[in-house]
Amino acid sequence: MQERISDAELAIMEILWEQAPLTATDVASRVLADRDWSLATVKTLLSRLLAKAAVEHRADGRRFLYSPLVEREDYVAGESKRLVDRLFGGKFMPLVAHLAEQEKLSDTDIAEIEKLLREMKS
Amino acid sequence: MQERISDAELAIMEILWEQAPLTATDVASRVLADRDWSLATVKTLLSRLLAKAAVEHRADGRRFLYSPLVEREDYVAGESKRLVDRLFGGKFMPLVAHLAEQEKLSDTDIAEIEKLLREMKS
DNA sequence: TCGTTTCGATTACAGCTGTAGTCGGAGATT
DNA sequence: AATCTCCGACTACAGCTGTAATCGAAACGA
Repeated sequence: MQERISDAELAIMEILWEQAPLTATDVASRVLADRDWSLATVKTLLSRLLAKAAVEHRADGRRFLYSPLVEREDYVAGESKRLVDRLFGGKFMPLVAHLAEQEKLSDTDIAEIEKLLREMKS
Repeated sequence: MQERISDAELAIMEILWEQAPLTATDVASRVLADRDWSLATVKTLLSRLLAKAAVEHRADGRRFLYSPLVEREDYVAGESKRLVDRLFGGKFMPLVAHLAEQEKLSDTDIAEIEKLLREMKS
């Protein structure tokens, strides 16, 4: 099974999912817009993601171009499943019920979900 | 903000949410039905949960009776929100859409959700 | 070619987590 | 009273995470 991506690493992945390939410096400059990290930190995170085979790099002269190996969709699916398994006995319904209760969904939201469900039925 | 409860600690919490108060030994014997841990491990986890103020204990002779301080509902709400924030930009809809796609919901499931939504609207 | 800059790789280090062993004191047993 | 037992507290230790500094080699500029 795929090793888990930590919170800090996720910030890096989000950059690469948005655009790739990028050099470490490119990634850093984008990340620094949000997070107050040093360049060294970004490089460490990239190395760890490499080690976890969540990204790959290809030499471009003396530097590397990084690209995601794990798809965002797959990651999201994995994490969502993890939550549902851990907290809702793997059942989807209770989660929906729970979330629905928490957020006061607007009528528009509800309508949207209903539409979605209707489409699924066909 | 409440400190996070780790995966292993969650196993302990689930026991206490189901029944409390319990002694450490009681908790251990129940946990050991599922997990192959030593008694020492269970005690460590209980101490950490105490330190995090997720459980409390009350003396009963020379031993302690443990009870949850954090409600399951609150924990679940926090973790769900965390996921939604991290992966879905805080929006509820995309999560539903995503999960709905993953699990092939049966028509009955869909009907149930629709019912739930209808109730919410009123 | 010699210093300077630039990168990736290596090392650092504290806090959290999973997993467990040991110690010291309070009760229980003989 | 001397021992034995049971329990919580403390200690241990490796792996992961957040955050970063430093080192060594390669490339570039003078």
